Amino acid sequence: MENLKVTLKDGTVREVAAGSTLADLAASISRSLAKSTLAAKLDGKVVDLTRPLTADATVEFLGSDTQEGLDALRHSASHIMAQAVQHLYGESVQFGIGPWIANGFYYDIDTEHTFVPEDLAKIEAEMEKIVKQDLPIVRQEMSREAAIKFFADKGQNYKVELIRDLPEDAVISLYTQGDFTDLCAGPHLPSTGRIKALKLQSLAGAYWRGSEKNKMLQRIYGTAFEKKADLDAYLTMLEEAARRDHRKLGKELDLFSIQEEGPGFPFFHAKGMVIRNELENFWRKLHRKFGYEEIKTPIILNEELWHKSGHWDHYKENMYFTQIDGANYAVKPMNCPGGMLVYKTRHHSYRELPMRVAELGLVHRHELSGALHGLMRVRSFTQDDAHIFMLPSQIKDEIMGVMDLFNVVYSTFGLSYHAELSTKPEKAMGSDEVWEVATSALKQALDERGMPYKINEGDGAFYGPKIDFHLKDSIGRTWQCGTIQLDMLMPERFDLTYIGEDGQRHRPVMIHRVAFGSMERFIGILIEHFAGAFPAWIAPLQVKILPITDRNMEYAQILANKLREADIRVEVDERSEKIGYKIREAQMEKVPYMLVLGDKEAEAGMVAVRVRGQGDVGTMTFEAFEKMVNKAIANKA
RNA sequence: GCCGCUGUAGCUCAGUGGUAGAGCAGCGCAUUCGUAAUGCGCGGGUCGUAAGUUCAAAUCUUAUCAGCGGCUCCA
Repeated sequence: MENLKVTLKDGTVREVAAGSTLADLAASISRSLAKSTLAAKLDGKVVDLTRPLTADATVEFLGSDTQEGLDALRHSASHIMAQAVQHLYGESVQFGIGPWIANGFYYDIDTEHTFVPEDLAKIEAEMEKIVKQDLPIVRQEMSREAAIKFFADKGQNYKVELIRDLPEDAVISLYTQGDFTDLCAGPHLPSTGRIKALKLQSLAGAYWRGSEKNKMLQRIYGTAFEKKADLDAYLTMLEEAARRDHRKLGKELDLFSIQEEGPGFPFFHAKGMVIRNELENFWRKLHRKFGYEEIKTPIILNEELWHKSGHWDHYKENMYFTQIDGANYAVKPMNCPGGMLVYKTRHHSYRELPMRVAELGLVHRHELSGALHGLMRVRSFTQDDAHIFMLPSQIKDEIMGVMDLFNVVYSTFGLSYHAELSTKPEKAMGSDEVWEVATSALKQALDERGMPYKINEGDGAFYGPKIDFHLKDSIGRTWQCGTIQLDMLMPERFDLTYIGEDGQRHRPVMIHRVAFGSMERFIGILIEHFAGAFPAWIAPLQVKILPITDRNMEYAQILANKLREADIRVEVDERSEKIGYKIREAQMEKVPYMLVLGDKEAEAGMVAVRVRGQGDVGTMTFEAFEKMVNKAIANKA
């Protein structure tokens, strides 16, 4: 038989008999490789290990240490779950889609039976049986007609719909394990026995094909790992992340609350306001540096304005309305129309452009009740908005300037982020040509700054395309914070003009942008990012003074006053508790610095310092301590 | 809004038909203490809300509100 040349990842070349599989190849290299390999990359494409080699090729084996390997494992786990569901809940069960996702998998299921949490354990037990049987997972290809007939005969109508919608040239593949066959592009593990650790996590509803016009199916979420230890580590990580949940910490640290009287309308408490005000100070300073001016526009404006802006036609369902003296008014869901009115209060020369006009604007939006989520998703929030009015020739530079400003904001907090570009939605104002110009300007700016981005087709705002900047919460969900939206329509609607060099009126281009996104959401992100242990500059309380006995109270108060004079946020714990107790409480409050003051310190005029995360750092002069705190605050460390 | 789950003291939770309980927090008293919890005592809840079933409802039924996990949507 003919031999093929296979180039491995490390560059070595091996000869194998044509027709032998990737699994054979792995086994021929080493037993441990065969054991740890889940899938393989054949000439750059991820495939099953059961795939036979038919030509010279490059091969990379994928274990559970690679994302692709884990994805294949979880994809197989989702099939095993579907098989288990079919065993337990009968042939009438219809399956939607069952893909792998970032940290696990899900399957959408349509059945008369309503799943309850107790069912998950039953399904898991059935899955374990299927794993134990170590059923081979076999791939086969079928013609479109045969595949449609196959699934139609089984009453799997969703699968039939999926096949009908596949592109003409698609290869239709099916995977079979024991008595279960599913439509699937793969790849999969060679057999069910390879999954040593799996867990079903939650139940949820999900619309078929993601459209609320369609039937809601039942979705079961789960995750799977090659080893039990990996699963346990992941579950432990999730538990630790849950401890950083901003809703939990917000309550514990007395930062904010959300009450039944105002669902989605957060209350900021005194300590939360300190953070918020520090963020605003930082924001104002930065925006002055980047050449912005600041305005404030009203929260309620006449309904006519919203007809003019297009919000009435495109955003009405999300708006709140009211009446004043018999006239109709709307509560603003966005700041832009107000900003337009300010621009129009006088003439502008081309020499003024670009005009960068910022506004911390409180907006209200009627979000669906089921979408509300702590501070991350609320119905009233303050956007750190700005509108930049400019000449068409300034678009790219301005966008890059905004990206630079965002980078300062996010890196100050050590936040990592990623960008997404959204293009023209179905419900949009303006012609395709206008959209094309605007979209390519955004692309150019991203490319020039070398920022990688993902494209979301049809996700733009109704008035223009946008770049969104996403930040992660404690369990890895991402939230859109910053956004840059190019708008070539609002200036038209409001007939904005500037006088050009030629003395004629011209139409400016505008961008809307937010850096924090909303103060609320950003604070939520920060709470989770720092797990409540805020850097000194935004910490609600910066120094807590703990006198050991009542004798030391006077010394404590003198130092507290000195710190207050120096604009440092300080409190004295005056209770007659033992020092260990006071330290424990201050520690749980996550105060960055503590001063333990007893007779020794009072006599020597020194302070004993505890630093959050380090514990007792010893005794120093008050001046040295003050310098240390001021330095940390100044460095935003 | 849709699907599933949950709702008992300020917080975390126990209590599944016989008119409510723990720990922590709070308050009072004592203690004046050296780096993550001093002791004793006291107060606090129409069991989310509203109807219904029952001799009797925190517990069963229905509706409704809110929260949680998703879907949709989005800063």
